[in-house]
Amino acid sequence: MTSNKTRQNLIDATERLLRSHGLAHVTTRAIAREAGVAEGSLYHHFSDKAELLHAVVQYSMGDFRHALESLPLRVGQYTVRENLEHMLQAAFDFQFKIIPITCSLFADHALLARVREILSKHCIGPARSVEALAAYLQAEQRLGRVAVEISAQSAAELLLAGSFHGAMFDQFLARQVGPEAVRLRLHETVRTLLAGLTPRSPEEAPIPNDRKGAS
Amino acid sequence: MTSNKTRQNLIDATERLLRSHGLAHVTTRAIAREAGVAEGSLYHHFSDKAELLHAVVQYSMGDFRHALESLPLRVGQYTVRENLEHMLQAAFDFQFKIIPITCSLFADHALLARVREILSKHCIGPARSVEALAAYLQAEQRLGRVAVEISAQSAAELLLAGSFHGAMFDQFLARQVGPEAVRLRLHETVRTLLAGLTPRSPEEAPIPNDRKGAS
Amino acid sequence: MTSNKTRQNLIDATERLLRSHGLAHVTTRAIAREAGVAEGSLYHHFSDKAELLHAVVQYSMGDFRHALESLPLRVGQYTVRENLEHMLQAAFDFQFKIIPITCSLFADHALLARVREILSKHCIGPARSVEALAAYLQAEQRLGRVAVEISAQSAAELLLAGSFHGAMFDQFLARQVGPEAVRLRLHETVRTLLAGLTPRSPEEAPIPNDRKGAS
Amino acid sequence: MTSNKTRQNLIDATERLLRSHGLAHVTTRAIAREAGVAEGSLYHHFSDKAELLHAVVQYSMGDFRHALESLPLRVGQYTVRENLEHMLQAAFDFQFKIIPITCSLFADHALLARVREILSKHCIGPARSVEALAAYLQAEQRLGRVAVEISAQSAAELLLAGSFHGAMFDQFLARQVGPEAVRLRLHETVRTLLAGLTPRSPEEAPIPNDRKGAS
DNA sequence: AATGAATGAGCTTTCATTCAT
DNA sequence: GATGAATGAAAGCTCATTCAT
Repeated sequence: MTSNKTRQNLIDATERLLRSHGLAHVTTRAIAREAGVAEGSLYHHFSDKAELLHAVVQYSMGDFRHALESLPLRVGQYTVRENLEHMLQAAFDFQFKIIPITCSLFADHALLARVREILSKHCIGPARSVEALAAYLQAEQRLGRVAVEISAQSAAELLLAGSFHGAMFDQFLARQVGPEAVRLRLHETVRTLLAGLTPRSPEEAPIPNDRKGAS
Repeated sequence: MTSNKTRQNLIDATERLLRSHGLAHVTTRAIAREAGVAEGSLYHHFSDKAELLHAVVQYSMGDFRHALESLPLRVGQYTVRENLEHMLQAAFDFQFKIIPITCSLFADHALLARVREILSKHCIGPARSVEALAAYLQAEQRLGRVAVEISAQSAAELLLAGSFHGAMFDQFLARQVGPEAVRLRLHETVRTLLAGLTPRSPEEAPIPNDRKGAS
Repeated sequence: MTSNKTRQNLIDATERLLRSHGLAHVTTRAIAREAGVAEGSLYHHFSDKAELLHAVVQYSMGDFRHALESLPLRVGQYTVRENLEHMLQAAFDFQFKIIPITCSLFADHALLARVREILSKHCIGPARSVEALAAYLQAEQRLGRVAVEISAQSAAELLLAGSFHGAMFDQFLARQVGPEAVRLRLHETVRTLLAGLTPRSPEEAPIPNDRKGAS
Repeated sequence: MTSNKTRQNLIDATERLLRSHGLAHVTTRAIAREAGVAEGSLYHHFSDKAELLHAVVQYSMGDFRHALESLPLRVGQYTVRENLEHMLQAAFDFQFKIIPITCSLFADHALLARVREILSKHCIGPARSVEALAAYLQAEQRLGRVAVEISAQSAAELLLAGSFHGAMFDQFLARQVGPEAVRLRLHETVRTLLAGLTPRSPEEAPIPNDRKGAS
């Protein structure tokens, strides 16, 4: 059996370099040195550089899937707010990690096309995440815990867009945002979307806010 | 003064190539051919390739400002929904265009760092857009046309994130989405955020689904 | 003793690849796969790749000897034309087969030099074939069946050159020439050399064009 | 205008290396060093290595074409023997020079296929030479200087095959054959083909031989 | 200012060979 | 004997940059 150790070494090394230097500087030479193997070894485990990069993308997707898969179990459990914040935190962590990688792909449309193919073949990718979250929201709509008149699809998009946008520009602008600040930002995002921008009539029960108690 | 014609030629050619082929294949030779000038000419107008790319990014960033600048004039005018949809459409068009370019920058962190500098020096970039939109929302909050208990900052982020996320994955997945479908998607985004996910109490009038009228 | 089976496997596989793909693409990996053994096994039977190629050439050179060895037995038997056509057909078949292999050797002069050594050590090769055919022609000259004023050496060279040239350019130009067309070509070659280009004096019987009987 | 000096430099250097070391050792690195230019320069004048090799083959063909083109002018002039010897000498010089190059091509079938294409597109190559010589012989047949009963095509093939075979094996066996010995060999080749192997009837005029006076 | 040939470092990939299992 | 992962030198080729014209 071919040892998976060198293979994993290469994937990890590539991910590290991708994050720290960007695709353009992630050469096979650099990867091999970072992984501590010979350059030729790369081609025993991957048919070419694109296949290695694809493996990195696929590998990086692992963490987020668990959060998505646990969503159906939370329907009707905890509060909607808690569930959304929990999911959004997982989304953010994942997005923050893969943004430098997936964005790099725009630099090489041939590579981008290849990754696209793989995503669609494996039925993964951003569209799938939106779908999973929308399904959760619809289930909650049926339970009356989410307003029925909004579009679950739109709401799911907005939520994931919110964390994605934050992750994207933390990376793009090299903003140093600590985990607590991120948590607060996501909390506000969820609170805002739960409340909506339309002013409530006075007699209506205010949105409960365990943080600030806005009456 | 150095002829601005060749200079602009080069910037336009580079932008076109960047959009259609990705940073990795935008070579100085390809740029020169696309611009119809000699390869060496590039170095009469830009000290190196990075400076040219930097000029392209700077140039591409100029477009969105008009829509943002018109926002204060709309405070209290039209409906909030109309204003937000109008702004979001402008945001989307802009984002869709620059995403292939700005994302490419992640391939070269040195270049990315240089662009960051420009952004902060010129006080432009995504943070500025969020700020302008948040200011508008706060003004509307003062007029009672937007709920006071939500965070204008969060709401502004959510809106721009919504259009950005759509633009990003239309590009990433090479989705063919027509302008009408985009308009509909943005309409739904605004409607959802206006309504919020929290169910309204029975006696409250539901959010109407048609375009005008939510008084 | 090392198993001759794997060894022969490797030689056969290499010969097949050499013929179908050319020396440049006959890699040790390709040979091993074609032979159905591990890449490393090659080095249990041959000290290096050159020695394997050398074995292939040596092995491929064995075939033509039988036709040459039967020549002395045909002196004075059948017609000269029949004997020459018979020999030329055998020569062509052999040459057509080994041309892709021996020509490949020009790509590597070091290998070529090694093969030269074998040829001279084993007293085989093209010079030996010419010699054997010339000896046959001299024997026929003594019997009066071949003109005495021509050079047997030159005639032998011309005959073998004729079939070789045909084989070489059928291969070089990838000409699809069926066996019947080859036979006809060789028939014409022999007829032309038998007749000679010099016009015969009028009272002399012209060379008949049919196969048998030129008395 | 692009200077042809570097281009010719590269062609000459490649030809020299091809002859002295064989295709396998003719690397772009070696060519550049031999030509005294940078490796990258090669790609300003040729789209890739194959195109350079093709240029070498084409360039090497130059000398022989003149001999072929002068053939029609010699119809009915000098003696047939003189004309054939003259043409065969030019053929040999040409063949001796290009054999290491063209044979090398068998090592890389992809390259071979490309050269084949070029040859057929430009209507050059070995078939064309045979054709030109056959046309000359037919013209002489009409003048009665060549026997009408032989096939001009076969005779032309035999002549060119004769010089080719000699050149091929001088190269293959690294035989040191001086120019005088080559001339003698070609002289004998022509004499043998002119005479034919069929014994002449006694009363017939002997083949005139200005060299040995064979009665 | 404009040109484009020349440069050479650096890229991805191949491949004969070794060696621990 | 057999295996195949690992090696690293070297292959063909690209490309930002320079410079004589």
